[in-house]
Amino acid sequence: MPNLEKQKNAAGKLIEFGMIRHTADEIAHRNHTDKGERPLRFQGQGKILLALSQDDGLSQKELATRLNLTVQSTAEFVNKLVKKDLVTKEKSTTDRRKTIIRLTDLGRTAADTETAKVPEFLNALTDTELDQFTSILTKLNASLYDEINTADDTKSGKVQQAVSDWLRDWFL
Amino acid sequence: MPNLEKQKNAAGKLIEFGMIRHTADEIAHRNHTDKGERPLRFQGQGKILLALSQDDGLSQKELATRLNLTVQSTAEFVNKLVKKDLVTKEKSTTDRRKTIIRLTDLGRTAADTETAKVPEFLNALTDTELDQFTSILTKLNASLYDEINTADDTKSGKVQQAVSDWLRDWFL
DNA sequence: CTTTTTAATCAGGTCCCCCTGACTAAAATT
DNA sequence: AATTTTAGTCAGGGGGACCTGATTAAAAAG
Repeated sequence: MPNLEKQKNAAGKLIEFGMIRHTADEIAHRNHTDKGERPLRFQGQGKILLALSQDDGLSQKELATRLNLTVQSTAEFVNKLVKKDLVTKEKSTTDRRKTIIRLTDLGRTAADTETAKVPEFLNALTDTELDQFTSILTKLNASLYDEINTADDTKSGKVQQAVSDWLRDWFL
Repeated sequence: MPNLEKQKNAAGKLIEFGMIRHTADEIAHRNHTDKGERPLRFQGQGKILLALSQDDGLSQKELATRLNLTVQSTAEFVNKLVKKDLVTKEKSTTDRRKTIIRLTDLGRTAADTETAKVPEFLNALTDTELDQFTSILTKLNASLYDEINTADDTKSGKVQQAVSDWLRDWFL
């Protein structure tokens, strides 16, 4: 039975965090609008980049299933990424229906920047706090996985599976 | 000099957190697509709702300045919110150029749901962890405010001010 | 009492996420 | 060989976040 007041405080801070982060991002990429260089979130094109950075050389269909998108949407995002030179498309030699999507060096860099890059604001924390933060987030993530699994009783069993498969061992 | 490894772990968890949360949200509102009921983030229409929930009865112009949007964008979002019965528009009696925007009961509920509502996943944490989490987030937020302030050297001095004013005492 | 400033509006545009429907080419099945 | 399934493509659409430009109505200023 956690203290409700404490929960509210944490929730408030979390929301604030989300808002400021969003604003900070906004300003950051407004400053150097050097062409392209978008934030690349967990949607659309960003999703695909992330999936590929974990598992390069997937076919469009595989990407679509994994990311729970229609093949058409997937194609759209992939094409946009191709235009930005972040991924390449090539016909599979074993099955010429398939199109294999691969990250370019640029794409890998972009994906890595999104993931591996340590946000500067983490510098504000001490080692102890980092540990605490990590363990707390681990718990929260587990809880969210649960939430997804239970809320997902109806049809979208694939979603849960895809997400889990995709993320479970992301950071080891 | 914090440990880089620890930072990386934390960063990873944070990213994962973002991703799962996003997916959880997605599933949550896919389930009850009872019409409307969108996530309402810190952008566009959501931004306005949040601003109003903190300071109801602002004029469109005030909203625009506060949120760093053009008046046209603001008008667009407000109109969309009106259609969803989340806010009302009424001409100011003292200055008939102004349009005062007010939250409806529904709008207030929606805004509250976005903010005050304690995310269920926080139940996973103990009191101690909640305290730790809150204090860590406080630090991170402060750091982000800094980042905004410094990165914001050029023109957009208003942005920083708006954000700060808007959020500083959000949760007391 | 004009002129200027201010709050809004309409019109039109760009880019993003994501979906349905219709259709081809290549593989698998019968 | 003929049919069906599978991977993609094109066309078109809906909604969202923003923005610039042009215009109107009302208040403030000269």
